[in-house]
Amino acid sequence: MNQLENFKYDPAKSALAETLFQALTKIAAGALPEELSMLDFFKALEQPPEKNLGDYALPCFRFAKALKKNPNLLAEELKNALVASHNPWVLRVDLKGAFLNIFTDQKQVAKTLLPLLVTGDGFKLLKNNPTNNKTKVMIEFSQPNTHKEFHVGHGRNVCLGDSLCRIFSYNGFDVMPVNYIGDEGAHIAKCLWAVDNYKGEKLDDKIANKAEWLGQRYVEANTKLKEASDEEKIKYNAEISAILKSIENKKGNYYETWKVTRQYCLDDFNHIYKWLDVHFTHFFYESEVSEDSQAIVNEYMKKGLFVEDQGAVGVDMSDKKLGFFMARKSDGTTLYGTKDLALAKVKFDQYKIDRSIYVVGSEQNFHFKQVFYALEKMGFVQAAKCYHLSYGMVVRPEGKMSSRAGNSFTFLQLINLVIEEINGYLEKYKGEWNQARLDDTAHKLAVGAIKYGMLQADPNKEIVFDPKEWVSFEGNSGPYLMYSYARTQSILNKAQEQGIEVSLTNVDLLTHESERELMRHLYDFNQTVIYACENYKPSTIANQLFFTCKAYNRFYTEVSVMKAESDDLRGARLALLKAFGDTLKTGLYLLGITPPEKM
RNA sequence: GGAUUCGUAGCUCAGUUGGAUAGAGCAACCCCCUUCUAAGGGGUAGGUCGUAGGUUCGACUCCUACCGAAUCCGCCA
Repeated sequence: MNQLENFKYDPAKSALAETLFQALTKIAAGALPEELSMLDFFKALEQPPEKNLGDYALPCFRFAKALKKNPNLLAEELKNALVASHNPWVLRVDLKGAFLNIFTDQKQVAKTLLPLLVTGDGFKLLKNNPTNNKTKVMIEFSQPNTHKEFHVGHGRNVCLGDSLCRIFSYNGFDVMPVNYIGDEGAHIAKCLWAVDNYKGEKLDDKIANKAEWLGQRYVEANTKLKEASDEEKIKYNAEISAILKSIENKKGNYYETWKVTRQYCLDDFNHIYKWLDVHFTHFFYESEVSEDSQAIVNEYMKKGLFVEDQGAVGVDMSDKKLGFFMARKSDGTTLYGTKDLALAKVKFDQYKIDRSIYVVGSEQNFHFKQVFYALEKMGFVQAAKCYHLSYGMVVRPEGKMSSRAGNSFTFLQLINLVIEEINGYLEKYKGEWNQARLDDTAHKLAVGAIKYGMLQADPNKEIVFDPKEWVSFEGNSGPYLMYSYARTQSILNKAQEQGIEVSLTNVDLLTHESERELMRHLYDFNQTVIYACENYKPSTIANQLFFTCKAYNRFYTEVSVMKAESDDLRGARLALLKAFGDTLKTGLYLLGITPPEKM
């Protein structure tokens, strides 16, 4: 989305920008540099560091420079012009050096903003963006490997990808959330190899969690390989290679075992997705694209792009300092990267997508540079529209998480831990609520706690995973936001019981400091979602919601809604309350969170 | 050797694309439930934004170098 389109979603800022631009045009008296436009003012208008300084601030330095004027003098001239303009948004303008501090008219803000939020129309503005409507965005995320444990790091990916889909959709994009299951490859061969060599229990119905059991076999295989002698290693690798070929060629005993064990893992994944309320419009499987990937290697070998090197086949990318991108191993099997090429071709040719987003961990930054460059060399213009949303790993306080170090944490373990903690809090509703409601509330709270924890951090930063902090629900946490929401519903319900209605007729009575503060946060909501979309950062929404909730909870303690000084004010406060509640609910939805009505 | 990311309060992190006196949450200390849910609110204390240069009217933000942490780099995914 370009800046010009954002313009219309911020009426106060664009009105100020327009007036200021006209004023500058007048002051310049024909000597206005061509590159200056209204948009520059729109971009330059910022929020002052302290709220008592004003609602918007304009540093005049760059405009002064463009006009070769003294910044302080220009600021004064702009101030006078703004005051004289009768712009309905302007209440007062202060001058501090070259800074123009603008106080907006609270009545104008309330009258513009609250009807949009209370009716819900404000949440549909971006959805109708005509440019974005025509853009087909495929977001690939989760990509779990079967036959491996699904740990908390995989959970972060799902939360991020799902939130991104919701954010893009809110911004009007035509979104396709897709998954790409790693159901083929060396790790599975290793797992099945370990199953065969496993001396303990057999894989049968007695095992409660088969996916987890398989994950453990995979870990065993790695240990056994690591500890093997050089001679054994050659033997083992040959066995594993044979298993991999059987799976890739889709015949033989291992292929049959693969089919069964694969399904156990898929069932496990779907269970998690369902719990998280995450949905995909399509599932791709590595096993589907292995044939295509072989064909691609053949095709581009003929074309001379892929070359043979030490028995393997790949692309030399030393011109971009990307080394050698291997597409086929010397044993004739393909690799992860090869399949990414084949899958990208399917996405471009069959799904006709305009943008392709890959949500994948930062350890694959190099890999995706290679893949995108390979696609470019293969002649796909869409390569320029591919984006790797890289995110940091989830690590333990003592360092990297690994099964071997005994500090790994599966996603299901985290879920159980959080649920247990929440059940403690919900004790107070035992007897009052039936079990179904208790479970439903616990579920919503647990999803919110986990997703918020995963999303409030900037994607490309590591998350230090400390279980203790994940069950602490005070301060900046998912439950804090959901609690804020429950507080709005409690009051709105009370109002409804008493037959008191939300009223938009007297919103200009909302002049209390805490009301003003809250409204300002609500006003910025859509801009934050635009920013989050443009920068692939759900974390900015999480942060914005947290600060909005802080403003709300302050409002909650400082003024009374139901016992407002007058009926008119009560109706207006109910409107603000509803506007906040709906904004929060919408924001939480964008993070993939559904808050309970009561908690 | 090459690629990428991170370094902000004791701990975990924000910082709206370069603006004014750097903000939260934990933890510590002190207040506030006869008042719409205390999973809440208010306050105190806590900082040379890794270091050193550079660009700029202005740098936590951009550039360079260095220090420290992490991840990846032809037969893993």
